[in-house]
This record gives sequence, structure tokens and C-alpha cells, in this order.
Amino acid sequence: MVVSIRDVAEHVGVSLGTVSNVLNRPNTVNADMVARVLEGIRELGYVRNDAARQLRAGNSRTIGMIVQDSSNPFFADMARGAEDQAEVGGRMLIVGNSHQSAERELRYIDLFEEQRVQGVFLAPIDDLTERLKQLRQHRIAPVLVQRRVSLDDFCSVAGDDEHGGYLAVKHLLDIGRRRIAFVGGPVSIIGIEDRLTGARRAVDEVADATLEVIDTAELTVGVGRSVGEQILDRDRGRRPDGMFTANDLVALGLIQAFVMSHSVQIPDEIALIGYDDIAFATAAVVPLSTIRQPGAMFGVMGVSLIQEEVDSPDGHTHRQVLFQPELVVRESTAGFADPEA
Amino acid sequence: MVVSIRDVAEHVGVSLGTVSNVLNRPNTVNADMVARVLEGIRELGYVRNDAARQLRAGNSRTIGMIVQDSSNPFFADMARGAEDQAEVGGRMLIVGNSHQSAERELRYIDLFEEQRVQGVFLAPIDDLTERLKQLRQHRIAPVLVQRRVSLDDFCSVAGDDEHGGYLAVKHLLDIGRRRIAFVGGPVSIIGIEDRLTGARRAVDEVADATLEVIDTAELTVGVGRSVGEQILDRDRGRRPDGMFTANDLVALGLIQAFVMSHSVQIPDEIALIGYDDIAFATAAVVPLSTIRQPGAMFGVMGVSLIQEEVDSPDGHTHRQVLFQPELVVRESTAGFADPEA
DNA sequence: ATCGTTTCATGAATCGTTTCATAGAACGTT
DNA sequence: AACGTTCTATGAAACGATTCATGAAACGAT
Repeated sequence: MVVSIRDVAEHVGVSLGTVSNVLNRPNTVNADMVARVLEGIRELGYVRNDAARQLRAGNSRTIGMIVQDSSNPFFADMARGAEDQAEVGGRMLIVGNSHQSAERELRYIDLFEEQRVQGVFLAPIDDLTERLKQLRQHRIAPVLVQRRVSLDDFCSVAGDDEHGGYLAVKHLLDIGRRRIAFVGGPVSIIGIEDRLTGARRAVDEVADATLEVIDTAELTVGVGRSVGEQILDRDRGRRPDGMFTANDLVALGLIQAFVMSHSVQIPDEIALIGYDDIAFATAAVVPLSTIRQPGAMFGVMGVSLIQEEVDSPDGHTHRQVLFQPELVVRESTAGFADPEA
Repeated sequence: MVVSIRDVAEHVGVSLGTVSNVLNRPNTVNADMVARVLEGIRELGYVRNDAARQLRAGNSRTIGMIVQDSSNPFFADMARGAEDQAEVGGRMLIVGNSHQSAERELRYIDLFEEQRVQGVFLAPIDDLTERLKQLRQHRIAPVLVQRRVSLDDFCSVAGDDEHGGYLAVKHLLDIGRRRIAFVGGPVSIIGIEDRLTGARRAVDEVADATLEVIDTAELTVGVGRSVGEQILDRDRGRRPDGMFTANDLVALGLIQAFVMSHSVQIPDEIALIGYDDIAFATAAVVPLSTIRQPGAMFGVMGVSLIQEEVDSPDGHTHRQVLFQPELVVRESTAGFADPEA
């Protein structure tokens, strides 16, 4: 019923080794023999059994990726970039979604290890240094999305979050805001802490500026909305006049809350800036200023680094690729002096 | 170097079959034997080789999914639902992105077939009936996202697009619009044609209503924006007063174009309604009316159907699950009489 | 005719697991 | 003590591919 390489061999009247050679090294086989075998393969509808191939060859052709939140367009962009790059190298990408659960993250790592993927690309929630080193014993190359790791052990891809945070708040200060609020958390999410650090540095440069930190459990539109309502409950004087959110989703939530209330003008009373520059930032009620990160490039580069390590396991030295973020000014902070002007 | 089940057996001093039993049928093994073996597994850092497991067992524990556009939040929702449901059954989901290329779609099908996935969940671009039937020879269950298929051959999941299209345009007519435009295409995308059919039916019910069809090559924000600009180029009298787009992304693009022009009031001059109810529809400049589809449920149900077929291959009869769409009214069509009032 | 090369097909061995028929041990019953 | 049951451990066989040492065939040169 199920056609194996042996069936093809018998059908064509050659040895099974020859069929394998046609599949894997056609140039070592006589041209018309190749043709005959391929014909046989077609006739019998043979499809290679990848499990057997992998068992014997010892390696798979897949790369595993773990994202923390697939409904965040930024991660979706990253995954797309990763997938495109994987395809270039003739590999497949398997994507797992951890939903920011450290447990699910570990489960996926186990799964990927059983599958003997060539590499794992992930933004770790917990500290996984030891676990990831174990992966190496199965010749699996881990690549991280993260800035500060024990640099020597892994390749990594990251945005300069500290600088991004600085840029964002510097911009708020430049347009005259002084009561700054940072909305974000938890610290486990990559780079959040750095963005806050950068924000703090910018605030410290201006004498009368203050920074309030509003901690959140996750970074979603819903969270943004509820933080927004919480702000609306305050007396006007006690509200921030400039808010920097750890990602665009939260900012979009804030915008919704403020606009629906009809009681806060953006950016007049509160200026807003997000992070990532997802596609929907432009389409918001009030188009959102933000710090742009090249999401797809993160993915492309992450997978490239895996491919580098896999293709030359010996002469490989780990690299840390850092992308520079970029300020994008839209209406949620505009109608004022250009920051550079 | 690499630890196999045999190494574990030797290390613990039992037979290799016993180790396998501990892994696969622990209840048939004496309790303290189980403990000793597990201890050995831990000590040696053994990780099961899934390729070997699969080769011998004959089946994989993965399900393949092919999405047409992973950056569309609707598909992202679907993928998330599919993944969650796969995990419930202890399976993994592999997601491939066809970017609406029939060729890439076929490549992924080949790949999935080589991997002997348990099922494939996809919204076919081309007619794949024959190819999908071939998959059955490898006991791979195909499940489609699509309404009209040769019903007997496959399970499928779909939204009632005809009804959805009807609801959308009926709503536009109810608020007094008569010059309706439908924006969407190509027909290859699931359900587009049906949405148009439904739209047409609604228009036909009203004597003085007209329907203009604006065909597009894809369904993205960018396309929406350029259609919007094209509308703006027309004399005011020749513009539609109600527009129905084949998905929310296009509608968001239209909104951007209209709002940026400062020359068209939504919904006063042109009322807009989209399709899918992606999360960002609420957060748009003008919150978008739309036809809601339960994206995650599509994914959950699709994978469930695969599991049904896999778990009882004999007594299986194919099912077609149809989800009813729902009208969601927001500001892009509101400020008028409630459709039901 | 002989020899050396080159080209190319062969098939046994192997990868690491699961399965299953077999048999030994332990226990209760007569 | 003999027998039947139940429980549990054993290890050879099989899954389907790839690899590689081997040798046959074809060819050209001497």
C-alpha cells in the first residue's frame, strides 16, 4: 500500500541504492537511468519518508521558533521574516506559541529537541541558559532575541531597547511634556526593562521632568484600555501629559480609552508614543507615534544566524546583532514643534 | 555522545524493551523499575529521537497548516486557535505561509506529506481536490477552510460568506445608502465570491440601489489606501455612498485614505463596513463596522475535525461546519438609525 | 591482449525506536 | 507438589531511508 524506495527499485528493475542516489546525488547516476527511476517514482506515487531519512542522516531540515504572543503583529512580522529566510535555505520553520507561559516554552523546547530541529529561535521568558546549552549536545543551535545574555554562548538578535526608550521619552520632553508615564511590564518580556532604563535616562536629563511607572501584567490592547480608564479616573492635574508605552498595542488601547471618553485630547492633553511600529499604528484613531523596529529583519537575521552555525559548526563564533530603533512621529505627539526643529 | 534508549538500558541494567515500555506504557512495568529507568534517563540526559519513533510507529504527532497571509490578524487568530486545539490532543502544529502563491502552497503540501503529518488544514488557493485525495494514501487527513467543495470528500470549516455579504450590504441599505461599492478580490481567496453574491442579493432587494464592484489583486491595507485615493479622484457625485470591503484590512486602508484627505466624512458621505472583525477594527481612526467571524474557532474546529478523522478513520463521515457571521455596528456606519430600529 | 582508469550500479549495514511472541517468576488453588 | 494465572522483563525483528566498500563494465592507451 505505502510505497517505499524498495518498491520503486523493484518496479524499475534497479537496486535500491540507485534510487536513493537518483534522489540525493543525481549527478553520479547515468542520465537515462535517472529518467527511468524518476518515471518509476511518478508511476508509483512514491513520497520520501522524512522520518527514515532523518533517522539515518541524523539531522532534520527544520528550525523551531517560539514566539510569546502570535497575535501581536510585531511577532507575526518576525515569524514571517524567519519563515522566508528558512525557506531560502531549504528548511522549514515550525512555530510554537508560548503565550508567555514559561511552562509552554519549555514544552516546546522539549518537543523541538525530540524532533532534532537544526536550531531554535526564541525570546526566552525564563533564564534558559542551561537548558539551551543542553540543546547543543544534540547539535541544535539556539539563537536568542535578547540583548543581554552571557554573550559568548549564543548568537542573538536584538533591538537597542535602551536607546529606543531614550528616543521615545526624549521626544516627549522635546515637545514640552514633563509629567511622563511609562506603561509596561512584566519585566520578563524581552527588552521591557531596557526601554524603561532608556526612558529614565531621558527624564534625568531634564530638571523638572518626572517619571511615573505603571506596571502591567501583559502588553495587550485590553491592558492599554484599562490603564487608560484608570488614568481617566484621576483628577486632571494628576494625569501625565506624556505617555510612553512598552509596545504599540498598549498605546492603541490607551487611545481607545481616551477617545471614547471624549474627555481627553490627544496629543494636546496627553501625548502618546508606542513601540514597534506595527502596521496598525498608522491606522489608529489618532495615528500613533512610535519607535520603529524592523520586525521581519529580526526574523531573517535570527534564522540566518542559525544557518551560519549549522553550516559551519566548527569555525563558528557567536554574533550579537543589534538593530537600531528609529523615531516615527505621527499625530499622537504632533501638532507641535518638530523634535529636531 | 548521543544517548539512545539502548544506552539507558545498559546503564540501568535492564533490557531495551523495558525502557521503551517505561516511556510508552508505564503501567505495564513494575513501579520501582519505572523509577529506576526514569532516574537513568535523567542521569544520562536521554531525549527520545522522534524520527525513529515515527519511522517505527508509522505516524507523526504533527498537523500541518497552510495560511495565505500570516500578517492578516484574522489568519493569525485562526492559527492560534488551531495551535491551541492541537496542543489539547498532544500534537504539534506546523504552520506554512503560502503568501497566496499556489506554488508555495504545493511545496508545503509536499513537505507535509514527506513529514507524514496527521492532517493538513488549509484554505486552498487552487483546486487541490486531486492532490488532497492523494494525501489520503498516506493516511493524512485534509481539512479545508472553504464552503463549496465536493462535499463528500473532505471535512471543512467555513463562515457563511453569502449571508455575511448580505448582512453587510443590507445594513448599508438600511441606513439609507444606495450607491454601494464592493471592494475585493481576487476570487481565489476563500469566500470572496460568496460575499459578493450576498451583497448583490441585498442590493437586488432595493429598487433604486446600485452595486459597483471594484476588483483588487489582494486584500491589504495598502490596497485599501490606493482604492481610497482612486475614489477621491472622482467627482463627488460619482462616488459611492456606502462601501463594503472583503476584509477589514482593506476597509482600514480606505479609512486612512479618506481621513488623510480631510475631504470625505465617514460615515456621512461614505459609510464603510468591513469583514472579519479583527482586533484593530475597534481601534481605527473611525471605529469600523464589520461582519464578525470567530477566527480562533475556525482554527479550533478545523483541527478538531482532523483529530476526529485520525482517531476513528473507519467510522468517519465528513462534516461541513458552517459558522454564522454577525453584524457589528460601529461608527463607520453609525450616527444613523440603528439597523434594527 | 593487457592493463589502468573512470564511471556507475549494487546491496548489506546502519540509524533508534516500537512491537510482540516468549518465557521466567510469583502466587493462589487444589 | 502440581497446575493455572497473572504479572512483568526480554530481545529479535521491523520501519524506510542513506552510506559506502565492492566490483562490473566500458574505454583508451600501450
